[in-house]
Amino acid sequence: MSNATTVERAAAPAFGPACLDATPAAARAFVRASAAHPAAPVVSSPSVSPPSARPAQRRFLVHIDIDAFFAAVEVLLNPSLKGKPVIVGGLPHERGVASTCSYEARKYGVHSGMNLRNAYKLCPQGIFVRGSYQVYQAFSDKFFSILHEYTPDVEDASLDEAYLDLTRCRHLYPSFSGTARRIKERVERETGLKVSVGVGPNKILAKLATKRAKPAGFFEVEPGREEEFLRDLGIESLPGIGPKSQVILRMLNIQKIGDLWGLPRTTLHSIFGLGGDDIYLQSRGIDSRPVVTSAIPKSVSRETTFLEDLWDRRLLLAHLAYLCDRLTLALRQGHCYAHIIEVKARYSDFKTEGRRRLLITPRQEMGDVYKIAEELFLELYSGSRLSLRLVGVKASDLVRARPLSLFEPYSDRQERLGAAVDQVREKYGFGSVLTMREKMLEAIYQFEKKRGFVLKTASLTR
DNA sequence: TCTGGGGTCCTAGGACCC
DNA sequence: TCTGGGGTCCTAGGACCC
Repeated sequence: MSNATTVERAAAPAFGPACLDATPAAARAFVRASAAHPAAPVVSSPSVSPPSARPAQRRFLVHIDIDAFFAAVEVLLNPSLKGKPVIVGGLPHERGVASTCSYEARKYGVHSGMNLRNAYKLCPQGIFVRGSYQVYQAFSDKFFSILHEYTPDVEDASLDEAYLDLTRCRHLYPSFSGTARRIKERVERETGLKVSVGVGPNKILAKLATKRAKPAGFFEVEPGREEEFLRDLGIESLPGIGPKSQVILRMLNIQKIGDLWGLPRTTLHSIFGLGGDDIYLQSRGIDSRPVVTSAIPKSVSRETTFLEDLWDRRLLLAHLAYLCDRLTLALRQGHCYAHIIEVKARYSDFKTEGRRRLLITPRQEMGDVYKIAEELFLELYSGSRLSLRLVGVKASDLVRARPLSLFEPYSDRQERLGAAVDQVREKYGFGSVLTMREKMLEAIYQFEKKRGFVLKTASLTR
């Protein structure tokens, strides 16, 4: 299936047979030592000639992805679900979509992103689970801690997906594909979850290799066979080509990646802008993006779609307060301050609007953020006849340290209060401390519940 | 396919400045 | 003040990914 020999020859063993099966004390030492020195970004080759174009120094990238992650965790925690169609995302009557489903559920046509009612119609015997983010996060942490033992150059693409660049560590690993296989075995053994692994000279090829490998497989795009590998893949397999772009390309009679090779770069650029340049290069297997390690997040957001559309301003503001509370908790946990606060509203007709504010002094505390969010929300939702199906709040342009302001006397009162609240919540749960608005929200929910009317999906005790 | 939640990146258009 | 051109910042919104 793979020609590991080519790779093995390319990477002459730097030390003796003892390291062949290393998990490697040596690797761990190297990883620790080099973690402080990120790899230099790879300089992009301007070459745009046909598919065989490759960078001067071949890189060794591994893409690894946990199969049906949330569903697999649910099965692991409850073995009686094994072999059954498991659908994670919510209960069948709820407003929501499947975020993951087991391969057994996929046989019925259920897929992630499908709305729960339709999933239920296709698969009434399915086992519907709401899921628990904290549990998935814990599995994800374990997954990444294993990966970090092999190289410092690990990029977390999502909770269940990572890129590893082994190029800098090549002296530790006599065989790249052999190492990638061992990583796969180890993750599976230690987490109990099945993963798919792709190996290639850059991110796009490694990722497409993983797609080929699914489920639970391994695939390497061997040197010199990139063109053959790419030619017959459907355009939809290229990241960045979503439903809208597919429609446009199919009108041009472009169905496969190989068909894209006939389009000039200028044409793709004129249709898709910068995204068109990416399509041009990636369809040829050219990708110089480096593996990016542990950057500060660009944004953090929290939002809720209500079980029933709401128009009552008290309820909406109370819910906004709850979202700000969760948002600022995440900011404090990430040691981030936000320069931009944004509020989002989605009306019953699905039209979505947002309002944002740029802050001179970045913020992190509940009181500050809620005040801004409330103003933005009232600006947005004043006098509308439509009810809302969603509200959300987002913080972006994040920085680590709060710069001092010349014009505001610095007081850490808010920060100390926030830290104290966080501590109590860590010990006794989120619901152990609530703002006035949240208490009101909780009271209204309880009241409505007694009348048999359930208002929302999220729970304040989260 | 009546469409979640949490992200990333890109673009168009207006304001403002020189 | 019937008015050019370019640069930059900001806001709003959309496509896309998992």
